[in-house]
Formats: sequence, C-alpha cells, structure tokens
Amino acid sequence: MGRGRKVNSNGERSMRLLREKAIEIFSEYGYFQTKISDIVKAANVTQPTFYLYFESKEVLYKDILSEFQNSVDEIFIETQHEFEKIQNSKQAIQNVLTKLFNFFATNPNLTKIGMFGSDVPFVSTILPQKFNSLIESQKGSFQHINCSIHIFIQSLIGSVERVTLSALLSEKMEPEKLAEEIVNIYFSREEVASA
Amino acid sequence: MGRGRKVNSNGERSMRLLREKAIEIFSEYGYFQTKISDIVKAANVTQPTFYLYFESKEVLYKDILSEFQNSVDEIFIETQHEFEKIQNSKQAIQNVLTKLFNFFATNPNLTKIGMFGSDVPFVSTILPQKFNSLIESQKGSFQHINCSIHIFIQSLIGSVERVTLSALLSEKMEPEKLAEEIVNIYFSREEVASA
Amino acid sequence: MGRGRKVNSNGERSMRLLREKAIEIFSEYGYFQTKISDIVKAANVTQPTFYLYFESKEVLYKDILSEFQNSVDEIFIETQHEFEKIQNSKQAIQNVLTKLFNFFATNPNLTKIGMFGSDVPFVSTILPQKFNSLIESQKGSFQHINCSIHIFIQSLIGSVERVTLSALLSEKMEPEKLAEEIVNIYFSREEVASA
Amino acid sequence: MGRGRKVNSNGERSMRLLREKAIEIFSEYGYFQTKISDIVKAANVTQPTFYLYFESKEVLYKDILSEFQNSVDEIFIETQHEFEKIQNSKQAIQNVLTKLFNFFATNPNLTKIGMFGSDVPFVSTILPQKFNSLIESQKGSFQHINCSIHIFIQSLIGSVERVTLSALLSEKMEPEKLAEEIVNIYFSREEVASA
DNA sequence: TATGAATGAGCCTTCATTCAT
DNA sequence: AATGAATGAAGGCTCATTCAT
Repeated sequence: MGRGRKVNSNGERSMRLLREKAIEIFSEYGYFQTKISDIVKAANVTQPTFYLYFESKEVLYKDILSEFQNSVDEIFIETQHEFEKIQNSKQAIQNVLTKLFNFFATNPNLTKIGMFGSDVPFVSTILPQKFNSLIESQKGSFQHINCSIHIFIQSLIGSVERVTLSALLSEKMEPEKLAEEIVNIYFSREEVASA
Repeated sequence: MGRGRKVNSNGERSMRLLREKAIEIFSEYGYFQTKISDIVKAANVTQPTFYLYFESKEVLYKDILSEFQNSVDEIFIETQHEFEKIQNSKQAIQNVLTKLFNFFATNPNLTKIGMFGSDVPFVSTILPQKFNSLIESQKGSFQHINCSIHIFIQSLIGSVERVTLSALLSEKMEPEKLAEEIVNIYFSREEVASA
Repeated sequence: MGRGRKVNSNGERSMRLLREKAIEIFSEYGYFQTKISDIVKAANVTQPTFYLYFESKEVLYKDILSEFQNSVDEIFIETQHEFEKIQNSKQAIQNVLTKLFNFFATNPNLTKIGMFGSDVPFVSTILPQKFNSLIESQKGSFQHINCSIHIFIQSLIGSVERVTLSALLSEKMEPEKLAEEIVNIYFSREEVASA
Repeated sequence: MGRGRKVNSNGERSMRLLREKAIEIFSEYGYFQTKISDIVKAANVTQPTFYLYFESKEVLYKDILSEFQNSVDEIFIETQHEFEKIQNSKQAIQNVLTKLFNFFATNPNLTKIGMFGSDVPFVSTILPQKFNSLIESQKGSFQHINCSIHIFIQSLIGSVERVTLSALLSEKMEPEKLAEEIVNIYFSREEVASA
C-alpha cells in the first residue's frame, strides 16, 4: 500500500478510534505497559498518525484522566440543587452514588483509568472535596456519626472505589442496588432512628 | 575507584541496603519508573552488585510484594485464636485493624508497594478471604447487616486502603484511633443495640 | 543528524544492505565476535533500524544458515535426475561437486558461515544424507571400495570442506578443476579399471 | 565457610583440576559460551582462584591449543625416522594416522578444541607442513597421483578431521581400523599396483 | 490525511577481572 | 592458597518520537 490519505479515511474518525483504543488498552495494561505501537495497531493506523492527533503518549493519557474527572464533576454539579432540597443525607448520598455508579458502569474502561491509573488518583483529591461540601451542607444529619468527618469521607470513597472494581465493573451488581447497599452500611443508624 | 572488594565491605549489609533503598524508591516512583540505576545509586554501589544479590528487577519486586503479603498473613494467623474467643465481631475486627494499621504505620513504604503497587493488588485478593473467614466465624453478629456480606467486606477493605493512605501514612492519625473510627462506621448499630 | 526518515531512504534496500554486511562480518569474525553495532556501522544505520528488519542477532544468524542450507539442498535436487541417468558414479559425484564448488565460489562468505559457523555444522548433518542417497542409488559402482561407505562419505565431505577453504575460497583453484582433482583422489581405481 | 586456604587444598591440584574442567567445558561449549564461572563451578573453587593459576581466559585457551599442537608435533617427530626407512608411502601414512588417531581417541576433548575450536585451526596450518615434508620425502611413491599434491594433502587432512569427529570420537571405530580405511581410500591404486 | 523509514536515548543484564581479607 | 565482595566495560534490545514523501 502506498503513502498518503487512505481511501475512506477521515481525520475525525481516526482520532476518535485512536482515543477509544487507547482507553481500552490503557485500562487493561496501564500506562507503562501500553505502547503506542499497541494503540495504533488496534486502531489500524501507523504511528505517525497517532502524533497527528495527539501531542504525546503522556498528554493523551492526562487528557483521558481529565475526561473522567470532568464527567464526575458534572455529576456532582448536576445534582447539586437536588441535594439542597433533600434534608436526608442518606438519601442525598444514595442519589449521588447511584448516578456515579451508573456512569462508571457505562464507562468501565475510562473508570478503571480514572480510578486506578493515576499516581495520585483523581478520586483521592477531587472526590473528597465533593463529598465534603455535600456533607457539610447537610451537617445536621451527621451529628450522630462518632468519627471524624474526614475519615468518614475517605472511608466512603475507599468503599466506592473497591466495590466499583469488585462488584460493579465485574457486573456482579446493578448500580442502583450497589448504591443502596453502600448507604446501608454507612447510614445504618438512620434506619434505627426512623424505626 | 578501581575494581574489586571495597574496604570494609560486607555482603549481607550491601544486600540489605539495596533492598531497603529499592523499597523506598519503588514505593515513591512505582515499578516502571524505578530504574536499577536509581536503586544502586542510592545504595552507593554499581549495577553488577545489584545482580550479585537479586536475580532481576522483577524478581526483587515480586519478592518485596511477598514480604508484605506474608506479614499480613502472619497478623491474621497470630490473632486467629483471639477471635475465636471473642463473641463480639466489632471488637474482633477492631483488633485486627489495630494490628494491621500498626504494621502499616511501621512499614509505610512496604505498605504502599503492597497495597497499590501491584496490578492485582494483594489486598484485593488475599484480604477479602481473610476477612471473609473471620466474619464467617462470627456470623451471628452480622445478621443485622442489611447488605450482602461480600459487599460489606469489599467496602471495609476499600476503607482500610484509603484511610491507610490518607490518614495513616500521612501521619494524621494513630493506628489505634483509626481502627476505632473505622469500626464505629461499620458497626454503629451494635452500640445502639447494646444501648 | 536528526531523527526520522532519511532522504531517499528505502526499506528493502536497507534490509538487504544490513543482511549483506551481516554475512560479511559474521563470516569474518564469527557469531560471538560480531556485534550488532558492527553490522549497523557497516550499513550506515543505527541499531534500532536493525531491529526494524530482523528479530534479533540470533534469528538473523540462523536465517543466514538456512539460506545456505536451502541453496545446497536445491543443488542436490536440481541434479537428482541427472544422476539417475548416469551409470558412472565418478562422473555423478564430479557433477555435484562442480555445482557445489561453483556455488561456494560465488558465495564465499555465506559458505564460510554455513560450513564453519555452526556448532553442529550443516555440512556434517545434511550433506552426509545427500551423498548417502546419491551413492546408494549408484551402489554398483562402489563395490570395489574397500572401506565402509559411511567412512567414505565422511571422508569425502571432510575433503570438500577443507579444500573449499584452502583452495577454493582463497581463489587458488577453479571450481571445475577442484572437483576433478577430488574425484581423481576418490575414484582413482575407476580409471585403472577402465584402462 | 571462612576465607583462606581450604583444608586439604593443594595448589598444584587446584590448577590441574581447573585445567581439566576447562578442557571439558571448552570442548563442549566452545570458547565464547564457556564462562569462567562455569569452569570454577565445575572445579569447586571460586573465581579469584582461577586467576591465581591462569592469566586470563584467553591465555588459558591458547595454552590448551598449544598443548594439542605440541602433542601432534611430537607424534610426527617420534615417527620421523621410521618414515625414512619405509619406502612405501601408504604404509608410512597409515603409521602416522594410526598414532594420531590413537592420540585423538585418548584425548577426545583436547582434540575437539585443537581441531575445531580455533579460528585458524591448528590442523590447517601445521598439519599440512608435516604431511608435506613426509610426502616430499617419499616422492617416488606419489608420482601416480593425478592431482596436485597440495590438494591431496588438504583433502587428506579434511578427511582426518571429519572422520575423527564422526567415527573416532563417537567411538564408532577403532583408531587402527580407521587409519586403514582412510589409506585405502587415498592409496587404492597402490594395492592394484601390488596385485 | 497518512505512511514508510529511521533514530536518540536509555534500560537491563552479563562477564571477565580485581581488590581486601 | 583461597575467598567474599565488588566493578569496568560492554552488548542486546525497546520505545517514543520524528523526518521525508
């Protein structure tokens, strides 16, 4: 085959394909064990084509991480006003978790990268803030919790991470059900109180 | 400096030093970004010396992972009989967590590697089994938990992982206190019941 | 010089050049004393270029050995039917030797590698079979030889090897003449018989 | 075990042992694939001990080659006067070959090294001279040979090399018998003449 | 838009050899 | 006489990246 533009080729499409394949492979093998040659092979183009659309391996990876972050951001933003109306923190948290888990389930590869593929994982820096402000806004409901709010949040995030990997991405449990189970762990007393 | 034995050199010491430095650097930079040259530089020896004591970078790394695993194993084994006597699962879990957190705090770098440095992290494969058998043996106490035991355990492990990183290794909280806070989250109802 | 494609570069040509230089250098220095760096220097490319076309030093070497083997194979195959017609074994052997010596003289470096560059040289494993079947097919003519046919063949091959090196590749004698001299040694009695 | 002189150790013995093992291993794996570490392991000493007795790997190897050369030299010298008395070149050659083959059979590993382990094998430079002078001294008997004496000798040497490897060292044939067969190939006409 | 061809930079590993004891 | 400990000097190979077409 000669050089030059491929028949039926289309820049936009090549770029999307490369990005998709990159996400797949990064999520399976991790940053360092993913080679550009793997990505382009999967996308059926050559290496220079990769550099036509992406500055470098690193930049692409960071960009993918950002995509995940932004999506999670949006979920919190979208649901912010809902929270303000709800005076029940259990319910509020369950709402966010349901939305998050739904997003994770819909984008499993992206989620793997965003959650476990970063040295200082996004989740560890951004999520805490999100939950923090969420919970702050609902302070009343948390007075019963006999542990520091910081630990409570970190613990919750850890739970989310792990069950995402072990139950959600392995398709062992539905997002809604999973969210419910998690809040049942973290807000069991609530039910007692309401009983 | 010429070739041959260094003044006052000692094989055992060199090996220990190399291993220690390797743990430090692996824990900070991860497997792929740690070069043999970094390790030997830190230990003030040359590269061939590394291969005098370790088969390869990979084998050393796996060996370090094993060390972590074995230590955690031992903690569970050591405390096994204690559990059998205790009929209070909250207390039982709090005991293990305290011991685990103490070990983690004493070996922060090893812990980082063991917890986050493996593709299929030890914690995700071994710890669940440990907790599972622990909790099975105390089934009575868990009947009140309204979520699957599998999710409960994965969630607990996630919490342990995250707070280890965010509160324990950053020296924001003492092992004992941290263990207490975690069980307070996971066994809040117990107290209610006893009240 | 920067990275990237050279002006007027051509993959096929680079590969051929590398292979040619490899044969030259392997034949002169042997497998172990030939460094990839020597080969690429001779071909005026860099080391990665070598790996663009060849899997490894070892694979290339074995491939070169195969080339020699296949060529010798072909010579025997080509002349097989001739032999069947000839009822004179001296003439038959002289024909093969002439063809072999011609090939050796045309490909001196390849021949050096193929003959002396292998631990279990081709000539010692394949040639005996070839000559064996050749001679078997002409058994009648050999009954006068008062030595085991196995020794006869090995001896003949030894002769071929040594005179190839000492007389043919050093260009002291023409292929045709050399073949004649060898058969005169090995089939001197024939002439007597015909006298 | 501590440092210093081994119990029961003896310099002379260590040296002999190292040399023996070196010959074994060199003959099996060749110069480049034999590591000092292999030799000392086989001799059950450490690497510095090797350098106590031998200047370097290369010097030892060349020394081993010399040993072979000298032994062959001696064989020719020993039998020189015999040849002068014999006026039958077939018999003369058969005598030398018998002695050579006997030596080869007694020292198989040394022979492998001496014959095939050198870039410019001993046999190709020294043996021709030996045979040349031997044959010159018997010129009368060779006038019937219708090929150049140079080729005749090289061919003979090739035969000797190859049958040594394929029949003698593999213990398929006795030295005496082998010598007889070879001269029967090279001097078949003689018998005719004497008939 | 896309490819064929090439390279800079670097990493892991090996091995003969040597010093200090 | 012998060893424990160490190193200088390379060599094979990989990978992200880039030029010329």
